Formats: sequence, structure tokens, C-alpha cells
Amino acid sequence: MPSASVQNYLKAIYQLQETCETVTTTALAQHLDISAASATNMIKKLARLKLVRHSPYHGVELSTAGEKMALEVIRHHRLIELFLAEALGVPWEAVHAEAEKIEHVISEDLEDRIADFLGDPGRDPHGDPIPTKTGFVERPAYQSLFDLNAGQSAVIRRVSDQNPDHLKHFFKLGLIPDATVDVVQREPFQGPLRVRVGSGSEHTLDETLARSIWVTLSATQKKLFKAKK
Amino acid sequence: MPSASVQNYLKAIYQLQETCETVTTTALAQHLDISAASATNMIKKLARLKLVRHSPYHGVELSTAGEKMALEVIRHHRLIELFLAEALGVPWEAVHAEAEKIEHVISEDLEDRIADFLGDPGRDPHGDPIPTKTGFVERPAYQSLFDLNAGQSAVIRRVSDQNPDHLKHFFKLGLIPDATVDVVQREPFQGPLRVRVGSGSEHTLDETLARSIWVTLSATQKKLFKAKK
DNA sequence: TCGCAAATTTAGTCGCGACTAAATTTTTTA
DNA sequence: TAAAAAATTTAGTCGCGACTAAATTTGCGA
Ligand SMILES: [Mn+2]
Ligand SMILES: [Mn+2]
Ligand SMILES: [Mn+2]
Ligand SMILES: [Mn+2]
Repeated sequence: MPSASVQNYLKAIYQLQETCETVTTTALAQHLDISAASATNMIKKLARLKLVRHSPYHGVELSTAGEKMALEVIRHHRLIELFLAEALGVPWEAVHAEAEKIEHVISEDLEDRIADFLGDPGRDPHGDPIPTKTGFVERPAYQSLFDLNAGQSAVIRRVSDQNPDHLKHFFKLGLIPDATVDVVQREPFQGPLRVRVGSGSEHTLDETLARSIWVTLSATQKKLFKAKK
Repeated sequence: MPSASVQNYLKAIYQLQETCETVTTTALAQHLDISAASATNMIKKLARLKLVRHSPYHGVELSTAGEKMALEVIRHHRLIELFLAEALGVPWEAVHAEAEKIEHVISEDLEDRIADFLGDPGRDPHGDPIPTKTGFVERPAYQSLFDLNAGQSAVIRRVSDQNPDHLKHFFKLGLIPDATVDVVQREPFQGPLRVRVGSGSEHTLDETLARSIWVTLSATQKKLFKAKK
């Protein structure tokens, strides 16, 4: 039974590993909003516990045990998010903060009951995959909405749950998992993006927002892409 | 936002005050399963925070602010117990341990949603009254099942949720709030008690068990009592 | 390749909430 | 009512997880 702190560190390292192969002390510190010295401290502790491999000055990497533990916390987190949304109607921009605390205090039995209640769901409200009890998790290769070109059409698969204000905005615009978006216009030089949501309203998204949304190209698009080749 | 420790101490003091007027350091320490020195330490901190009045060597008493805070935690605890039982089918002997941890991490908004979901309930699964949001709580004058005499009939109002094994046993025997019990036989000298549950099976309860069940005399009994006078 | 800036680690400290051992106060009992 | 016992507080320590300031290492640009 690792402390809530250890759990949060492992989760953070896991999440950072999803983008960068090796996680730096500074990245970890920034992600958790603590000092770099504190991060070093905990990294050394995690290394002592064989939950990470630490190459001093060069970064940190989860061990098999560490990754397993991270996935357990993430499973708790995402199940709780979905449960709060489904059972209690907690709005999707609020579930993350709530789950961030509850994830550390529920028993395995409660975890199982929640999973059962939800029918063993595969995704949390933001489209993030929920790891299985056995520690397996999907790693779908999505692309950022920001990387699309004008004229392309895509299906939203996941949105970042880090910023409640962004989430609220996305919800209002209908930018939620499974929604269809067409890139109407694309400004050059990392400029903003104009999208049509479903077959309805059009909205402008700046880089930060567009980078918080991950999509897959819709079927017709993929065909087109193949044809070009 | 007081720490979970502070919350647990306040709750413990509140619960001890329900029986003894003034709470001793030792009683508090035993209740929380910590050393007396640790209790003294925290008592001094709570006194500094104006949450208790401390008369050194003589005991501790909640201030108005301390009682209010205790009731907030207790409200969380009992709402969570009932919610886990109702929404997820967590058995009544398990809800207490689970709520003991979750009570410290839910937001006010989540508290409200849970209360709403449950229809603003008055009692937790063990029959304990749930304080209102405004800090009001019933203080019904029940009597212990152990204090009844042979021939008396009563309705169970509340059972102690402290011991999961006892709770499991009570449940198996049908000794739950609103059940009717008749005292069939009463051994002298604090001896065990024989009761009929509902109009069904008979069971024997020793002192500890019988003292964990609180009842009100059933209507007919009260009449009899009046008549005698 | 050298020097500098950035990243990282080390050293030392703090608050929290626990502990044990010892001192003190209160209560009980002979 | 004085001594013994019990309860309580004080004194000092510890692990945890944070911090700042200082030292060290790394890597990059001139
Ligand atoms: Mn967390
Ligand atoms: Mn999420
Ligand atoms: Mn608690
Ligand atoms: Mn209860």
C-alpha cells in the first residue's frame, strides 16, 4: 500500500512516458507542481522501492512493478470519473479533480463494484482508455486535431481532462468523444483552426485548444488518403 | 480545510461526548487507537485552533466551531455509507470502513449530489441520524437492548457500526433498524439475553452484542408502562 | 574545445502527526 | 492523610513529503 504521494508520482511518470520516452526530473516537477528537488527526492525513493529505474541526471523510467502500480491508480481514477458522471451527474469538467482524491482511498472491492455497476467500461468521460484489472491498457494512435489540414474530417476520440475551463468550453461546443469535426479553414504559421462540429455550428480553436483534442480521420478521409498513394 | 487527522479527532470527540459529558485524553486515545501523548498533542493543536476547550488534566470539549466541523464530517460519513449501500450494494458491515476514508476527500458539491441522489435521507444504514447541511442532528433517546426485561417488546432503531463481524451477525439474525424484537428470556447477573426477531426465530445475545443495539419500546409496551403508573 | 547556462542533485530545514520515555498532576486506596 | 497508582503532559525523536539555497553535472553554442 503505497502512499497517495507515491501513487501520484507513478501516475505522473506514466503519463509523461506516453509522450516522451524518458522522463526528466524537471518535467515531473512541473507536471506535479512541486520543486525539482522534491522530485529528485521522491525519484530516489521510488528507485529504492524498485518502482522506477533512475539514471541520475538523465531521467527516470517506470519498472514493470511501477507501471503496474501506475495502471492500478489510473484504473481507479477513470472508473471514478465515469461513475461520478453516470451515477451522480457530476459534470465532466469536475470529475477529474474529484477522482484525483478519491482514487487513493477506495478498496479493491469498491473498485470492482464500480466497474460492475458501469458494465466494465472501456473509456472514461474524456475518452481515455480504462486499464483492465490485469493491467492491460489500449494505446491507440490518435492524432491531434491541430495537425489536420483544411478539408479533413475526423472523429473526436479523446480530449485532455487537465483544464476544467477548456472542458466546459469543449462541452458547450459539442467537442466531445465520438463527435465528428470538419476542418473548415486552417490559418498558416500555427494559426487558429476553424471547425464545423457535426453538421452544425462552426467554431475557431487556437493551438492550445486544438492540441487538447485527439482524433482519428473519418472513414472517407482514410480512403482518400489511400487513393492518393 | 482541516486535515483528515483533525477531522477524525473532532469526530471522535463528538462521538465520545454523546455518552460522557467531558472527554478524557485516554478515552480519545483509545477510541482512535493512538498513544495518549499523541492525543494530548492534537488536543493542544485543536485548542489553538479554537475547535475545543481544553482543561489540562481534566478533559476536552468541542467548541461551537468544533462541533459544527465534526457534524460536517459525520454528515459526509453517513451519506457515503448510505450511498455505497444503495447505489453499489456494498454490504452494511463494509460501508463504515470505506466511508471512514472517503469522508475526507469529497467536495461540498459531491456531498450535495449524494444527498440529492438519496433524497435527503435522515438515517444511515445502521440507523444513525444524518446531520443536516446546516448542522442540526437528531439526538433520539434510545435505550440499549441489554436494558430490557423479559417479556418486553421493542423496535430496533440503531446498531453500532464499529464491529464488522457483529454487523454481519446482526444482519444474518435480522437485527436491523425497524425490526421488532421480543425479549423472551433474561438471565440474571448481566447474563445473556434471548430474543425473538419479528415473529420468527429466537437467538441468544451476550452483553456486548445486546449493548450494541438501541431500541424504543413498541407502542403496546409504552401503554402498559403508562398503565402501571 | 571551452565556458556558460540549464538541469539536476545535495544539503539542510520545516510542518505534520505519530512514537517512547520521563516528569507531573490527579485520584485512589490503605 | 500519605503513599501508590493512574492519568496526563512534557521532552525528545522519527518518517514523510514538501521547501530553499548551494553544489554539481550536463550539454550547447561560440
Ligand atoms: Mn491523485
Ligand atoms: Mn479523464
Ligand atoms: Mn475518517
Ligand atoms: Mn453508520
